[in-house]
Amino acid sequence: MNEQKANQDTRERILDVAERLFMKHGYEATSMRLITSAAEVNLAAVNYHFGSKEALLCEVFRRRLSWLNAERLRALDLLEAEAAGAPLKPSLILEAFFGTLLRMGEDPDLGGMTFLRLLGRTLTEPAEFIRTFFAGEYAEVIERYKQALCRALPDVPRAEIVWRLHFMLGAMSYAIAGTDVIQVVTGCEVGDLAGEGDSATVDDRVLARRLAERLMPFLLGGLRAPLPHLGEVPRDFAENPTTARKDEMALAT
Amino acid sequence: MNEQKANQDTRERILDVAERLFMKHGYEATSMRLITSAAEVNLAAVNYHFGSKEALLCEVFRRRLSWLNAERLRALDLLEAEAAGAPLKPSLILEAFFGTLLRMGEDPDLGGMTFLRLLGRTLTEPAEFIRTFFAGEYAEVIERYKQALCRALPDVPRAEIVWRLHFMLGAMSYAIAGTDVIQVVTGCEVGDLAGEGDSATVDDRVLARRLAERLMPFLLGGLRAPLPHLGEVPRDFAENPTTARKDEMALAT
DNA sequence: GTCTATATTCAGATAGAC
DNA sequence: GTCTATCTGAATATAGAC
Repeated sequence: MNEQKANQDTRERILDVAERLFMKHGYEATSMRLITSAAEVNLAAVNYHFGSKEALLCEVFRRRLSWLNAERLRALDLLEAEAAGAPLKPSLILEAFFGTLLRMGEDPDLGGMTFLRLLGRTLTEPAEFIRTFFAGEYAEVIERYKQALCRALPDVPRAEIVWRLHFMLGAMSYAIAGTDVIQVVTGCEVGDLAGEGDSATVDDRVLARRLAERLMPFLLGGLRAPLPHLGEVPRDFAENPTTARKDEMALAT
Repeated sequence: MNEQKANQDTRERILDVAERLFMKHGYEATSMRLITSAAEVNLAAVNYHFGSKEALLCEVFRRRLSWLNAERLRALDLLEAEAAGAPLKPSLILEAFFGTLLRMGEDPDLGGMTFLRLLGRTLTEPAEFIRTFFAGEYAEVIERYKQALCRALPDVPRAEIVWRLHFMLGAMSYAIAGTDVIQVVTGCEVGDLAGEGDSATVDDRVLARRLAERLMPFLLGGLRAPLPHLGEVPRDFAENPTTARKDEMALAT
């Protein structure tokens, strides 16, 4: 093992360990000492290789997201080439965007469910540097997919597309983020959700596939739901906030 | 102002400030010093009134969630009484569960959007004490609503109901959590999303209503989407792990 | 109940030997 | 590149005066 190789090993080992610990404890609650001791490297190694804790987190994501978003663009390019100018089916767009992500969960070399859970949890972190970082990483791919969805659903206003893309990202992120522990809200373990008898035996790859099977129809159903009826905000709203308007919730059943 | 009153003021002021700062920076990144100085109380006041930082966070939530979940149970009781034994329409169940929450966003006395954003962000926090706390606070209401949804959708397996409830919670949490800053992923401000010309003028109450109008149709569309076709996990998927059970989801729409 | 002062621990980062 | 030792600051929590 030459020095170059040992260096690479150290860097990668830090990234792997940081990915897992940031997922498990969250960014703020994960100390450099915890990371370096778990990775069996010196405390100073993180600052040497990455410069700071913030930069380490960004590198953990960059390693995975550059692949993911390139793959998403490639998938969309392929669909559009096949369609030869026609609008794409929404289901194919969602498959390209969300399916590509969910398949990462099946491949440990791409981070597996550990990375997916980390991503789901970190997307809602309030820290400025994290939001800035994600904005840059996602800008191109989101813009391309928004355009594709607008073309696929010409009767749906662009603002509505953006809202629904947002809802879909949330459904996915939250579902992924909660797949490693007993669910705080639903009170079910993932083993129960996956229909397996023994939750301890649920493999991440099986889980990723089950999640994808369940999630994709849900997202498509939400994306294609009837448009909301948007009421004006009542003029007397401020004086009487609880007044319900008759059109407020005209939901199709 | 007697001592009792001043005491109450201090307690409430700490809770209000903590709610806002936990929302803005996250639990770990919000120090006691930041809270106490913003609330203009002494550093020791939090420990005197609440015992610890963890207990403070729990109290911030208990104050709101006890009202919310009682109201959710009341709304469901009312619907079931009106239905006189018949299954409820899914749209009414969602309105009772999510609508009740979203109306909190319109009422500053109930925490307004600040509390909703805090809730959305905190639901994905990995800290053990937070998950344990939420599990206790939500257990009863979730169980009741799961039962109501199972009765309302008798052809949908219970496991599928649980997954979809989970997806709906995620869509809502994530959408709410992201309503105060430029969206990292969609690249849109809430002003754009709300359809207002000037994002600075978007009032929280208007935003809460807009969000509800957009979210409810999406959730209902997802909930009522065709059931997924669940493939067997290929036999050679791994050596062995967890073979799919054929009775798990044998269901047509 | 409130305040000052402090105990105790731990954080991220770095200097400099090897 | 790696390691030891340490700097500097900040965190939660508490003791004890008032």
